[in-house]
Amino acid sequence: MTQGDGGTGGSGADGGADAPRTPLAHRVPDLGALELLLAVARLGSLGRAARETGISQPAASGRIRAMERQLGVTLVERSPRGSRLTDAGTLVTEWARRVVEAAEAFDAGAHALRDRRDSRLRVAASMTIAEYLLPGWLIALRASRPGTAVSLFAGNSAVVARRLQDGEADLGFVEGTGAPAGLDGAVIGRDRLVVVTAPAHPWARRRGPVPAAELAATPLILRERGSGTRQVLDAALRAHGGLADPLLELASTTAVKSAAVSGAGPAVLSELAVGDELSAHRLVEIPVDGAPLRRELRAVWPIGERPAGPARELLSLTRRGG
Amino acid sequence: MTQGDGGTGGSGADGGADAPRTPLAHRVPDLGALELLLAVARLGSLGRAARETGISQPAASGRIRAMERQLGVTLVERSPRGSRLTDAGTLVTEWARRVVEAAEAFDAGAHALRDRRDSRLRVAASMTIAEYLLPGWLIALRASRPGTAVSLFAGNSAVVARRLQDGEADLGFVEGTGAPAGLDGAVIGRDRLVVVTAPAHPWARRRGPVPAAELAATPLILRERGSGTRQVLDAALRAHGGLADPLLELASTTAVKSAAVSGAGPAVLSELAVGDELSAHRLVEIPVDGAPLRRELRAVWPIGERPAGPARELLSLTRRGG
DNA sequence: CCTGTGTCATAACTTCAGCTTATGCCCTCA
DNA sequence: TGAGGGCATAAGCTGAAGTTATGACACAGG
Repeated sequence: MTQGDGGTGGSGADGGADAPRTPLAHRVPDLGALELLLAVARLGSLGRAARETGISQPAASGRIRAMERQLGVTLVERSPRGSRLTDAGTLVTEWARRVVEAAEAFDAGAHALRDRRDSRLRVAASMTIAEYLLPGWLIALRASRPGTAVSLFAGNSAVVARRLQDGEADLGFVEGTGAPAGLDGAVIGRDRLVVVTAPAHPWARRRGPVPAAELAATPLILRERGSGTRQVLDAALRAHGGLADPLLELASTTAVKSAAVSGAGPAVLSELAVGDELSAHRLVEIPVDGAPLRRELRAVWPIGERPAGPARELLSLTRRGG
Repeated sequence: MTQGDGGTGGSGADGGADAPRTPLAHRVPDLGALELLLAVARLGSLGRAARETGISQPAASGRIRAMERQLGVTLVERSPRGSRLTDAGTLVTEWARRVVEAAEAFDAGAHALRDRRDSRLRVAASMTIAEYLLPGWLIALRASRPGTAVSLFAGNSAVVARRLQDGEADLGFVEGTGAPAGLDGAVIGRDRLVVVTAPAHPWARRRGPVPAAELAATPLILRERGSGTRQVLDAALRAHGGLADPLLELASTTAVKSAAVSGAGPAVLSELAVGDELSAHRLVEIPVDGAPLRRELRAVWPIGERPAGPARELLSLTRRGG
């Protein structure tokens, strides 16, 4: 499989097409290098990029060079008047941007997770929302109100409601079919549950949508009973004979996804959870006819305590278009 | 820079205090650590995760511990029978997964960029497709046909066509309104152009959609003349009085995006390019009435040379669901 | 009840990637 | 022609992350 690598001979010592066992981290430049590359792209000069990222010019120069060696591609065209990205560099920079953005989301989330006490804004959110939406909101909040300390607690709807009522959170986010009792709230968006299979599954080759009754009768890969996804699905299929016994019952969204990707059978998941898999065609969406697999995403707060200050600000960020 | 870690820390002011100037790379664990965390989540044991990622058990132990210290959160519950993620750990792991997936896409893309010569499959693609779709396809290809060496060339439609005709590429991908002359092809998906503004822009508060004629009459932030986006937009608005002089004319998708985010005005971009910005509400999509802002994504190849082998495999990966 | 096998943590030592400062060359512009 | 911005090279330092070796703890089985 791995023929000698195509490079112009020379010192390509580190082996050619070495996809298999080297860990990702050895094949991808580290976050600092990617950030530096973005800075070079933006500022048009290694030196300026170095200054912006707080390192010396030779360090930046060396780092970019090391990255070029690692990737085997020239990224930057250096001239005595500055540095411009090559075509390949432009492409690499865009890919790098995605990594850095994911890292920013990670950072925003992790930061909120740490702050716990004495924060100006204490948020409690369902797992799905905390996983997929909240980091983005926090980044937006950081942009519009820098320095707002946010703490995050994640749990199921009941626990979120509890924390709000106990005064341990200022604003909550839950998904589900109805508003929790004892709380005020507003719908901030909608989430669709989608039926997905591996591309090789027979359903992926059907012409028309799967009728709700057939979906109901088919054993599916599902989250455990009690999860939000499961409840919505149950309700939607009640009119069609009710949900069959599950094919697999797994404890996490991720486990469900992996099972589906590896071809175990059809799964039902939030569209938030499967975006990447769909666009990479690791999973295929199966249209369903006759069952409304939607649920509302709601912001919630204790009755009467309309959000103010930072809570109001965050709320307004979540509302448009969600 | 690193103040004593959170906790009881006195002066309430520490909230958000450290967000601003430390580079991202110092606040986010590196890719190796994130990968390790995913392995722990999957395997349920530090030792097994260590083995899988090719390091020693103490190294894994130390790394996870360092990550917990860095984030200020306990991620893993250790026991003499294995390790389980805490609730916070589950959340962090999901965020980490996004970073690692972006890194995998980066790696897949970069690898193809390097291989250049003597690859079994030589792909030429438009920038938009190479940026947003191809890495995912390459990952899928790697999964279904491990070890297929792919090389990637990115350029505009004309250059892609050229390379195919010169026999320097086996399969091409372009976006646009029609199929390029002299090539066979198949539509593999559709791309929608979307009008976006910063959330503060007046259009973001409108009730109804913007009529095509108004869009045509409004100065927009656009890519330079000749770009695929610009061509489609031109064609779609010809019937409505033609495109007004641009507000700004920029050389890269990213530049257009930044200008729009910072409120310079409405921009028109591929929906592929603005997914993140929309979900984070840095941009808002403005519905448009009366202009079909769609374009086809096509796979193309020299007339008569129907793709075979790896090209055929890649093609089939891209087709479902587009 | 002891022993084997898995788990994780600690300790001491080593290595290497990446940083810094100092310096030189190249180009452009006034 | 000299000043200034931009990049590269060289030499030396530092610390993060790795290794091996070992200990403590829990459970299962003879």
